[in-house]
Amino acid sequence: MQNKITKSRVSRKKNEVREHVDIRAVARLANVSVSTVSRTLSGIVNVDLKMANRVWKVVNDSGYMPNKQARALASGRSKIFGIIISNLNNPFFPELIQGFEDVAVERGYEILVGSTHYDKDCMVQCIRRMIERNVDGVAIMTSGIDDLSIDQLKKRDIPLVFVDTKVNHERASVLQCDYGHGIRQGVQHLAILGHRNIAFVSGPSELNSAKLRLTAFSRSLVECGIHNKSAWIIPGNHTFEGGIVAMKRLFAIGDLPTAIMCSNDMTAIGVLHALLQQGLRVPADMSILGFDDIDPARTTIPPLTTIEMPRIELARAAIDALGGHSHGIQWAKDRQNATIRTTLVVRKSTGFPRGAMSDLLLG
Amino acid sequence: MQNKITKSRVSRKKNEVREHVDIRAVARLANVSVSTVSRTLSGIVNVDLKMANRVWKVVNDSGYMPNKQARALASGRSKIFGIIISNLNNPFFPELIQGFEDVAVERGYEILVGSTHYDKDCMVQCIRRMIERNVDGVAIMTSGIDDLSIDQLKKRDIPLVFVDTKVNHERASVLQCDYGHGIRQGVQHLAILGHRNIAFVSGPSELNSAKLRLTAFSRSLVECGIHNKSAWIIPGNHTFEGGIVAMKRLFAIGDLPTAIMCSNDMTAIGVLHALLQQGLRVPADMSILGFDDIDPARTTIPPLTTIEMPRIELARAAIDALGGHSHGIQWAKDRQNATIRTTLVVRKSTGFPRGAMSDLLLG
DNA sequence: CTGAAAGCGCTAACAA
DNA sequence: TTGTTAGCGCTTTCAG
Repeated sequence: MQNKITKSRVSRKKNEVREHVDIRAVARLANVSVSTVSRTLSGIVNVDLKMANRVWKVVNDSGYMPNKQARALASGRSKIFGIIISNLNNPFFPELIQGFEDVAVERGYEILVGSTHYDKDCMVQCIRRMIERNVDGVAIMTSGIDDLSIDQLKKRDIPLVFVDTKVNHERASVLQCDYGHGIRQGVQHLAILGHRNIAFVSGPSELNSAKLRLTAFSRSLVECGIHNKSAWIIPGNHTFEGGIVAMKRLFAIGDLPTAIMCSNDMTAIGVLHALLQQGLRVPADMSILGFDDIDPARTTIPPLTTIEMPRIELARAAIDALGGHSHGIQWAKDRQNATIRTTLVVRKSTGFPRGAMSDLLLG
Repeated sequence: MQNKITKSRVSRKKNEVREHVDIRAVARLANVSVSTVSRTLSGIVNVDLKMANRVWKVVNDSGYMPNKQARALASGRSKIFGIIISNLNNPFFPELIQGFEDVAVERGYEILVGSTHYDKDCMVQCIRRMIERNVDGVAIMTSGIDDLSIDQLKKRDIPLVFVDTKVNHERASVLQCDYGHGIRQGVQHLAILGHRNIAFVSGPSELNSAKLRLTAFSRSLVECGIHNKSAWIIPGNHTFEGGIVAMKRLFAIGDLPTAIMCSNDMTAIGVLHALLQQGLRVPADMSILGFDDIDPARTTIPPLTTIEMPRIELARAAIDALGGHSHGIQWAKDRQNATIRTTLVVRKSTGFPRGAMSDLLLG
């Protein structure tokens, strides 16, 4: 028995003739114990300066890089945050993911992105992948997540953060977006230009953020003393095509507003196309306002006036919420609920109502 | 001594009152050994059907999910592919990453994305992160990667795949893009419409893919018997702003072509803006051709005629190349070099040369 | 403050 | 085929 073990050890050793430096090698070279190396690298515990320096020297000279898999296994913390989105082809997400990654890396974390592709099975698989990789938290940035999957996460005490969720899951943070502020700025901007006839192309009715945007719009209209004509609330679906369809509907009504606010930028871009197709100029004949400030909004013709959804902040808040939890203890107290404020970005798609200039000239 | 060990074991056990199912628990419940469970799950080795069924039942009932960290550590394969890009704000990348993720997941891999942000330090950190997480391969989708970092990867026998690299690193695959095909189609498209005066706004001269595009353009011009006027080769930098600047230069020359081909879509969109600013209509007064077919190209006004760079295929080819290598042995033979073909996508930004219609009417 | 050693959950020899 | 067991490379008690 003894012999066998020895033999096996030896054969392992033989394979390791390759100069793969592990923590043990570093310890040996620095003439300290592995735990001292570990402590030195973690930097949390005090280590005698002499030894620490020896360790650092060896680390630098040998090009040692710790194996995070092993670290994760031993410590129970993977240093990975998961983030669930619908998919990257939706232009809202790339910037969000980029922000999430940047902040995560800044704090020594890796990210694992899961795309649901608006598909239930995909969702379930995403969550499973996250659990299998032992993520230290997951940010859920898309709606319609299966409750059973969420339970899987909760059962394992994995910190969670949602955005704009109404159901305030216990044991989970939720980030609230203040759509009101940006939308109010938008409506006021239009009101100041002289608009009194403003339509709104909404988003999917099952999407909470879309509902909130619509509500904020209606409220802002009231605040500005503008008549809220229900026929001018056109249903949309947050896509380019949806914007075009919405405009068709509006044209069908016959009674055109002087400005159109959209629940998101893609819709606004669709509206822009439909308008130009009909020979209407933006903003001369019609003002358009978007929402989100996705990248393409900057380069449409004319560049889109829109309400910025600060995705970098969102990302940062999400990671704060995730990292703020201390190992599943004291959840209720740790819960971090931040509010993200939206703001107006004025570009070129908004102007005076049609006829206003001639009014001025005549007046 | 014996006592101590025992005590420590016991205390561990006590903590484990929590119902965390691991492979051992599954084995116990299914009345088999851990290796049988492992084998059953891996599905590679033959396992007695009776036992396998018992295992699967327990796995399903208990909701057991294997810990991939542990699996990675024990097997030496992390099942993670790294992908290095400049950053997600560059609209070329989201679709690439999405494709990469989809294909990776399909094959049981996770992806680790590293954004260089065009910054050397960032690059180095990216590579380090990949190594520390023990990736099974990395796709390098951005140029200007530090050679020393690459050496770090090569030293560890990590499969590599590059795109459009000239230096054919030994031990690494390289994916070649056939820009010629798409660009030839583009030039022919213009030639057929009647264009004989075509300008080209190039990309950064240090970018290999940009150089290849320019070369392909010049060659296509010759093939079509069109005069290659060097003044009409305008330097650009693959950005929106670059496109605007390029147009300024072209206007300064005074002698305008009837069509402009751009090294990428962002440039084309910039050109579009500059043109409209000058009161020129597209395509009535000037035809524009882009390259890449990024998402916004579909929704510009007018929608951009462009040459599609098939990013999904690129992603798939990259993963094939990475997964094709078998553990760093026989590299040279395993090297997989694929060629990705680009193709023309005709939309609305190209038309007859200005005056052509009146020629027809007069003729 | 340091070192020894017991695992983290899994895979893969190896033995049976 | 199946079971036993020694690690994978690291963290973390626990003794000193």
